[in-house]
Amino acid sequence: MTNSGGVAAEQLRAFIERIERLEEEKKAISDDIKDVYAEAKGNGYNIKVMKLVVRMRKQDSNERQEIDTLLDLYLHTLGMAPSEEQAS
Amino acid sequence: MTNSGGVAAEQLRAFIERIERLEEEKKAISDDIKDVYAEAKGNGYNIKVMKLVVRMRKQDSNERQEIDTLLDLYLHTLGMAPSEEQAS
Amino acid sequence: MTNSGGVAAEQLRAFIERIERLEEEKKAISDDIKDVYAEAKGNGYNIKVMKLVVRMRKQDSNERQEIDTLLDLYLHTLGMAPSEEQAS
Amino acid sequence: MTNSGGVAAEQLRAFIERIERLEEEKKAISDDIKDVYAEAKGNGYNIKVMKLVVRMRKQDSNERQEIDTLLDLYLHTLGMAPSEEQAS
DNA sequence: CTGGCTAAACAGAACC
DNA sequence: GGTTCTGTTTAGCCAG
Repeated sequence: MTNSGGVAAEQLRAFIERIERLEEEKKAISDDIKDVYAEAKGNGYNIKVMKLVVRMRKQDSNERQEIDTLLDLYLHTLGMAPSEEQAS
Repeated sequence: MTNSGGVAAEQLRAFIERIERLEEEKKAISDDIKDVYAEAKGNGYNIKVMKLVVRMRKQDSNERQEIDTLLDLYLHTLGMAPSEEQAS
Repeated sequence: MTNSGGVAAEQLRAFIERIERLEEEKKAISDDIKDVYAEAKGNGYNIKVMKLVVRMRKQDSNERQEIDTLLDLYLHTLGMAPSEEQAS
Repeated sequence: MTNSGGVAAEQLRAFIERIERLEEEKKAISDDIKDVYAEAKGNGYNIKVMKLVVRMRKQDSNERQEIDTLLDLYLHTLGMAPSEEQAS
């Protein structure tokens, strides 16, 4: 292995190990989150709906409105708008 | 809002906020990882291949062995066991 | 290889190959779906919203109502019900 | 609804229905696959391991080689090249 | 240098 | 309940 290669190997190895360390931390936090959901479930809450709530709170209201607008348009185009709902 | 509802609200809110706090931490770490990749890229490394290396090291580091035992049985049955490999 | 093993090998191989054939067909259809979305996109439609529409049409309305009921309850508990929305 | 809207409605509906048709076909094939696994299970095979075999055969069958070239460079740089493997 | 496209990571759903 | 698999999201790459 050449000198410059040796330096590169050391440097690259350092990058890889930093990344692996961070990924471990990240996984630990993911596990913590799972634990909180499990605890909530133990207190009678529905995990699926809690996740929905978290997502809604996270979602940027501007983007949300954008999507809703388009969705309304498409549903209306298809005759599926809520106001057009009817007994079949 | 009733008493019991008030208690539930407080508890549910606490769960939600704990989760949101953890997700922020998780995102911070994800950003750190991105930074490391970016720094490595600035030093001339290829991000895609670095990720491949990280993945391979993770795969190598665990399990794999326990499934191989069961798997060998099936591969052998199929005539695909390593010892039966041959030039076609 | 024993007789019974030989029979098993033939049989297992047949199962595996039937599955692989079916998975190829399945993949071909997935690709077709992607093509349709791409074509729609080329005509100015928003893929993400189209997928939403498809999902909504598929979704069983009973299940949907169930989720909505729980969701309303949770949002109300958190003071996030639509009717309680306000400028912060 | 305007003329252009009418045209759009017809077009959008056609796209949606093509997608829904394809998804039905896709689902039918998924069901067929499940049936094959069930039949195999009825003949004494282990579904989980069969799925593993299918996955491995898929992995083996393609690409892999083209990334190895680039990968070798990095592994070598890390002192992880196969020929350099050794007891730690 | 921005925007679209492709491919990997993550989250949600389904199955065992 | 745990694990695998699908589908969504996001990040990196490339063309304009």
